[in-house]
Amino acid sequence: MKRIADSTVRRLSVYLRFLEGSSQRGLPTISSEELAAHGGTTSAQVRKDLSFFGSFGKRGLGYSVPELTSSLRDILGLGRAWKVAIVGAGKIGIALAQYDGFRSRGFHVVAVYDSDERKVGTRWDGMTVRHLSSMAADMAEYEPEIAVLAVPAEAAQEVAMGVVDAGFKAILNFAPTQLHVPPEVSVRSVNLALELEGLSYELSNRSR
Amino acid sequence: MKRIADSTVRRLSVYLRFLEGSSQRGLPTISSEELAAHGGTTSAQVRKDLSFFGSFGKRGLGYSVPELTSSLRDILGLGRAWKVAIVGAGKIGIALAQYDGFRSRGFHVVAVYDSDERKVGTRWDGMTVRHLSSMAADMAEYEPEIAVLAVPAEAAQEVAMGVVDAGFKAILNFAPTQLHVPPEVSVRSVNLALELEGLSYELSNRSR
DNA sequence: ACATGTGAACTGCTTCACAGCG
DNA sequence: CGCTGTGAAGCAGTTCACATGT
Repeated sequence: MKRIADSTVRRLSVYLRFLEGSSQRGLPTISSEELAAHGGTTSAQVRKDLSFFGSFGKRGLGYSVPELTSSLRDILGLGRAWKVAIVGAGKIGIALAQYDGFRSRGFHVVAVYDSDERKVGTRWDGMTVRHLSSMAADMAEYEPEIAVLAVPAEAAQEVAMGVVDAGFKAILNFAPTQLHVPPEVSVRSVNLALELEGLSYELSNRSR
Repeated sequence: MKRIADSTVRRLSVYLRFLEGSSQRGLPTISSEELAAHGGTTSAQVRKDLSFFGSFGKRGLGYSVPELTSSLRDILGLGRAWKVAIVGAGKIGIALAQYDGFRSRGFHVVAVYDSDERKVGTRWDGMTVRHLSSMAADMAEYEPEIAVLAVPAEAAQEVAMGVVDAGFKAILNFAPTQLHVPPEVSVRSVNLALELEGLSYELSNRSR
């Protein structure tokens, strides 16, 4: 299969989210134009994005909402639930462990880890924080696939290597560091300070 | 000034973060090659990124760490502190309000808002949650510049409009929705579910 | 008549490669 | 001689425009 641009995959997620909302409103079909208006893009872009994966629409009509919803879920690999382990039981880690937006979209938090003995054993949302050293042994039991890293920047690279060694093939990194991992491991980073700095740049250069 | 690509601004943030770390290790200069290795890019990219803003290096030598650090801070508008208001005192909002990574990089949380009366008045980290309706009146007192939206998806667009009306010119949006705001308002979005779906897509298509 | 699907044109970011300067 | 700074080339993602199917 041809390599799909990151930007395309992101937009597919946006389309899907909107479709899941509009199907509740009972509309039978939707045009690329409508999808574009809500996703902040153009109709040509919508059609091109979808065309990488097949022909989902009917000419003159648009796309069947239930069919396209289902196709997008398939494309994005959301036809199944994914098991997530949170690594780092600090403020951000705990907030993520309790965040409903994960579970409701099929991402189930199955374990929370920390290396701080004082945090190990504390309970959050029915889950007990476990020590990082038990992660490798836990893999067989929980079979998590995605590791969410919410650890300090200084520890992030080392923790990432441990997570890769344990067998995770995907990492969502919240530490403000560039992670270096083997190519077979997928990484997405959410860097809050970096986003704020982007806004700072734009505010400072409003004049253009 | 010429329009600078988003990707360039992001990389500048990454370079800056690394420089702030390496200056503590006392290295006097750094080459584009070293900067690239840590930032996950190429030396040509580093030089091109910097060239949009001037000539900061010395041929044959590299870049002076303190000088480049200072220049990058200037470019990104970090020569001053920014005042941030958190809107939404749910789990994510509270975690963000307490997050040290903001303050330590010059982003000061000066107020937390919510529309839920039960949350109004509660205290976190020395700050009292205020009712959303008092935001416009508070602007004169606090003069916040950046609004961080941590509200449910259904409320996000409406809250965003209120924030724009109050006079904010920059929004960091954590709600999983595409916000529609006037062009003079800068928006960055952090969509956690979308990032996880990106990983889901990659895990499902590892074969390529 | 209408909206999709798609090759072709275009735009803009990235990479190359080398002249220029310390 | 080494490393920057930068036009030029290359490439990837977006937009255009129209043939095609309903």
